[in-house]
Amino acid sequence: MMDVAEACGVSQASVSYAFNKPERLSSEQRANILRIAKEMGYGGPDPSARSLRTGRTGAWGLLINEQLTFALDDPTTMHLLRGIGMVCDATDTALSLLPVPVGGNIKDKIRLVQNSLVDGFLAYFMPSNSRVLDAALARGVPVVTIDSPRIDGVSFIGIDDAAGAEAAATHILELGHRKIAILIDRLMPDQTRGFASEERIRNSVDPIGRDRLKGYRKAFAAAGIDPLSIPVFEVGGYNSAIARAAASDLLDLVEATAVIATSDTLAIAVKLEMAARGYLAPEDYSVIGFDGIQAASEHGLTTMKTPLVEKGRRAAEMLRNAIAGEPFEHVLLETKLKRDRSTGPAKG
Amino acid sequence: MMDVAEACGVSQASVSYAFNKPERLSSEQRANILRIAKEMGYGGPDPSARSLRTGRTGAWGLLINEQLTFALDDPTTMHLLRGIGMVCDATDTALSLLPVPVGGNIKDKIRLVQNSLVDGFLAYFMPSNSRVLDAALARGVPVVTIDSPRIDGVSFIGIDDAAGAEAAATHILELGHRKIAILIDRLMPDQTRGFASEERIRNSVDPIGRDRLKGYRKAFAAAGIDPLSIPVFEVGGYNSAIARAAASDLLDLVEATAVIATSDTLAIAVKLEMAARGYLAPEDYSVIGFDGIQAASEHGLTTMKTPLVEKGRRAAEMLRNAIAGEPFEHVLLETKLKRDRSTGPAKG
DNA sequence: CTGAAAGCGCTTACAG
DNA sequence: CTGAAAGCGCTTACAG
Repeated sequence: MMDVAEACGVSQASVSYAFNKPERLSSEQRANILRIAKEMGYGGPDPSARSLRTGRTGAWGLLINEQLTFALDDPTTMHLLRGIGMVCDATDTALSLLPVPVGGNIKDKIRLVQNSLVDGFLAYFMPSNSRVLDAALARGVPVVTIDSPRIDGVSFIGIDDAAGAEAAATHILELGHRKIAILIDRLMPDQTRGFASEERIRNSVDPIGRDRLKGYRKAFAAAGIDPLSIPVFEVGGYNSAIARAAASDLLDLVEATAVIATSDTLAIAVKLEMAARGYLAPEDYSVIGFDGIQAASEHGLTTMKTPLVEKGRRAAEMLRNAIAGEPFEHVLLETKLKRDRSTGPAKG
Repeated sequence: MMDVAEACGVSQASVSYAFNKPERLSSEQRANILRIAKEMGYGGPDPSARSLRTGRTGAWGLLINEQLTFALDDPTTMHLLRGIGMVCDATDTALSLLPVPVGGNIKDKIRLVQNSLVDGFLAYFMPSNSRVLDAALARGVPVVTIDSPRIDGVSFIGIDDAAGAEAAATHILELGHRKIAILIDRLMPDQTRGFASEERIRNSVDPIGRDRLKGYRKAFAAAGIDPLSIPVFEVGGYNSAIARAAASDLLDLVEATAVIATSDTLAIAVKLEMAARGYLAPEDYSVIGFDGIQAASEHGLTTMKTPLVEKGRRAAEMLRNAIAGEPFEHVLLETKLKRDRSTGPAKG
């Protein structure tokens, strides 16, 4: 910028004005500066210097607790991203994807967060004890956590999971089912598959799964059923391949007329595995999911529908507001039972 | 940082070393500095200042010629993103999504590009005369264009569209079809739907569509058919809703035994529209797509498969190499005919 | 092992 | 309408 100023015979401030404050320069002066700048191959003010000076980057960071490759394959994440994208589109904000999977080298992930040039963070579904999230909070910029964790003084948006889960289980119970199994995605990041002990459930770092389980159990208790008598089977992951394998194991081990799954992906895996064994819902068994992804309706799945896109949109708006100086807020969105062809009355 | 240094009674440089060059400080000194910094609520070096100093941001920018909301709904874009994501995962790089749709306020989009804090750009499917892309090139950082445009001295990766299209049309011709229609997504950004004039085709700003059309026509000519006798119907957009409407119009206006589509999304729309009218492929008609998205195989669609994920991965690697100082390169990936249940011999 | 100092490239009150 | 100057918060050769 200094060089351009010299070549034009003006002050460096004038060059800055030419690019940023057109109205502060005579139009000939401005045109002249821009022309010479172009000739010299000067591409405009350096963004790093500008953001150092102004304290603004014009970008938001999205912390994702997964490898990007997997996250972009996950339907719920994609719905969320679309909601966030709406606000980015409308405000000309860049969205910086920051993959910070638990499995990776934590030092590198923390550094990624510390060095990322953003005005604030959206933290999607981070574990409650995340050092990466701590690093983001330490940055002193606004943070909005999505789904988890809930932190005092930090904006949060999530789903009323317990209420939704209770309604889901109640639906199954009202259909007369008593031989029920619960399929849950992941209690801890160690990829364990199998029946979950009470200790493991208690120590889970996934508040969503915990809340949903709590909701199911509340419904069981209300129906006079000992919650501990209903088996809880942990999948150990989120994607459909793992889900399918877990569904297979579960069906080998448990005889149930209904499966309650903590996500649509798991429920669809159960449907596919059942179909492979020659059983059809709702005649032979029932299965209910959670989330309301697009694939759910394609599979005719009964599910607790959550406002996924809306959640992303509101989260981005909350971040924008927080950056503008508004106080933090906690928002809980409602779920809605969507009955379809995968649940029906228990036989007998 | 200065404040922390004072509180510790050390130089500001030492604070910097404590965070960045652990080996340059005695471990007690370092621990002490980090402890006091934490107490003071200092979250580590400011990223803007650091990037101004080092000239590095640790992020790549992805220019997308669409609203984010739509782009994240487009299968080919998602495949590409997954490929790029692989490299980001492996290198702990942030990926900054920069939506720069043609429809928006161009000044704001240019500003978004000028201000984005990235070490280089991936430019996905930008029109040949894009001022937004010019702004990215003017930044003086490495740029890799994907699919279009091809610019001398700028890294480029794309598909051999003409060859792929020629093979696609040849497949249809070899099956004996002569009453053929071509369905093409968008020649110009004005969302026009209808038969495309030769003038419109010549002036198209979409080099991909042009190349594919050229390939089809080469195959026609080789078979002794006047290319201009084959109608070209323009959809005016990319998503499945618009595609479906266009397919309906086309089928109202043209009698054809085969439809050649420039994308799988369009081909699937034709299949659905045909099914709604009671016609089934390959018995009643044939349709061939292009790209090889996941939905294509789910619909049993014959298509020219392109390495979508691979393209993203290589593009990101090329950008990384360019940032590391390696010279630019032009890469053309091959396509492969994937025969499925949507094409068969012409009747009669 | 630690410090003093230069300089990265801007923006913006302030003065004229 | 234009300029001189401060300062945003760092990193890194250089010196000791």
